[in-house]
Amino acid sequence: MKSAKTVLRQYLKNNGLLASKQREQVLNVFLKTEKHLTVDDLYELVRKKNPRIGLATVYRAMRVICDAGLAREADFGDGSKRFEHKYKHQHHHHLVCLKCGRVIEVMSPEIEKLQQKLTKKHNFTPVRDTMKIFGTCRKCKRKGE
Amino acid sequence: MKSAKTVLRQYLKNNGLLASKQREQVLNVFLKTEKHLTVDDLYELVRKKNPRIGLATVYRAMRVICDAGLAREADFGDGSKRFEHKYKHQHHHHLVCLKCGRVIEVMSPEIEKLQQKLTKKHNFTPVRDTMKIFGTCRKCKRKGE
DNA sequence: ACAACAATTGACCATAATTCTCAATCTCAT
DNA sequence: ATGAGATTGAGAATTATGGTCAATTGTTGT
Repeated sequence: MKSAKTVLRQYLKNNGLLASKQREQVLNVFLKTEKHLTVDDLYELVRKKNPRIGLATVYRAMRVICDAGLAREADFGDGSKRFEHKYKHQHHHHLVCLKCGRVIEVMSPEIEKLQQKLTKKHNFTPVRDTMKIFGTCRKCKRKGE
Repeated sequence: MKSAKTVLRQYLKNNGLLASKQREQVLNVFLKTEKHLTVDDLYELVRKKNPRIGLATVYRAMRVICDAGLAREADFGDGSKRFEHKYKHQHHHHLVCLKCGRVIEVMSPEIEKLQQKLTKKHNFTPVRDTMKIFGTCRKCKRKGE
C-alpha cells in the first residue's frame, strides 16, 4: 500500500500541481497526529519547522490534501473546521463531549447498512455522510455536574 | 397542545425576558415555512412586515426561539447556519443534495436504537445528535450528470 | 392609567475564520 | 540550466456572527 506522501505526490502530478516544500511540511504535521486539528493548530505546528510559512498556505495545502483523499473535514460545532485522517482509516462516526470537547470515534456497520437502506428507499445516491452525537463523556460524567 | 406562540410567551416570562413585537414577528415568519432558512432569509422576510428591524435582532430572536425549544440549528455545510422546526416535529435526519441543495427529512427509529446502543456502550450521555448524508437526489440524478 | 425600571432594539463596530490578490519565488519538464 | 506556469507570503477583503450603547419599549406595582 502506498504511503500518504506518495498518494499526495501522485495526486499533484496527475492534476498538474507542484510538489512544494510547504505542501509536504503540512502533510507531515497532519500525519503525525491522530487528533482533530484546526488549520490554526496545524499552522502553529508547521511553523516550528518552517517559521516563514503563511497561514493561507496551510489553508491551501489542507484543501489539496483533502482533494487527494488523505484528509476529510469535520465540524464539531466549535466555530472552526477540523481535519481527520481518511487514508488507511475506516469510516466512522463521532461522539462529541460538550463539556471537555473530547471526540470519540465509533464504528457501526449496522448503522451504515441502515443508511444504505434509507438512501435506496429515497433513490438518493450517497457521496459522504456524517453522524455526530453530542453529550457528556464517561470521564466528565464521573467528575460530577 | 399549546401553540408555538404560547410556548415562546411562557418561556420569555419564566426567564424574565420581554415579549417584544420583533420576537413575535420573527417567530411568525419562522413558523410560516417548513424550509431550512438562514438568518438572512428570515431577515428579508421579516422586513416585509417591519422594514425597520435590524439583522442583529433577528439573530437574537432566533437564539431565544431555539432556547425556548421551538427551533433547532442545522448546518448543511454551505457556510451559514439554518433553522428547522423542533416543536411538534419528530426527530429526523437529513439527506442533502449536493447538486440542488434540496434537503430531504427522513426518520429511522432503527438507527436511533443503534445510536442508543452505541452511547450506552461508551457510557456516553447523549444530548442531541445529527446525521446527514450528502449526495445526489432523485431529481438531479434523472436530469443526468 | 402611569411611572419606574429593566430588557430590547437598531445602528454600527468588532471579531474570527477563511479566502483573495499580486508581486516575488519556486518546481519541473525539456 | 532555463522558461512557463504554479505557488507562496503578506496583507487586504469577505462573510457570518456577535458585541456596544444610547434611545426606546414592555412589564409590573401602585
